[in-house]
Amino acid sequence: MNLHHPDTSELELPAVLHALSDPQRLEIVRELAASAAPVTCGSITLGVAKSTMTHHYRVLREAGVIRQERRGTTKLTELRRDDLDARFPGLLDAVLSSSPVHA
Amino acid sequence: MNLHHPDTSELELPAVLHALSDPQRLEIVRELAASAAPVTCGSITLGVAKSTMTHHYRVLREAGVIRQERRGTTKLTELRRDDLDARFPGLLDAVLSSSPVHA
DNA sequence: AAAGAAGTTCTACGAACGTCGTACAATCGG
DNA sequence: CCGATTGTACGACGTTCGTAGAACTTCTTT
Repeated sequence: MNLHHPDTSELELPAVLHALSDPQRLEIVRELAASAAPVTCGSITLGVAKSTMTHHYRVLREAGVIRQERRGTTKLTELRRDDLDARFPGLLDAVLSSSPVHA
Repeated sequence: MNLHHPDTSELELPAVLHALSDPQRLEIVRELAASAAPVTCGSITLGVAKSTMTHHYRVLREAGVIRQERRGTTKLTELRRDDLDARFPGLLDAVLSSSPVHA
């Protein structure tokens, strides 16, 4: 099964905002942003089931927020920073600079 | 019935992003941003029913994106620019500067 | 008072969402 | 080859969402 990634020009703002509007996915994005290098799916542990994680990764990928690539049994995930910045300048920075777990 | 508006410190990023993740609501926000002065609900016409508009206004208000005030039979609506900028710097600008109806 | 205008509330309905468990596929290490 | 690891596919569940119509409230205007 090939992983579909939308082209930069195809990124839609409502879809991106929706992808980022879930606390779990927001946390995933924050962790991806924190580590410069691509990261395996399993290395981010929220309190949810594996299949739920798969679901969240797919939402993020189909919205164009992350890029994923199979690498053996694992899968490397990274933020599409440049693409997002090109298409929606300032958006990702604004989201990431907000207090992670706020008062 | 009193309209509840969350305090600036209570604004939550997921809620704001979710409020902005609907195309109709995004359009409302864009129109509010375009006109400096507060605007009556009915002056923004999308292709949806009145009750649907009421619903969208409520979602935006409860997320803290807009402020509403009764004024006779009409209701004035305005963007909470300052509050949003204070809580999530750059977010609203990034959202508004994206192509309104993209290719 | 009567009529109209502007929104709200209530209810309903189909669609989408977040979550999970189970079963499965693919790959790596011995 | 066998087992362990890593992640996916599928189906199910309860919840939330976006939408609408109809009845209602509130205020203005005549």
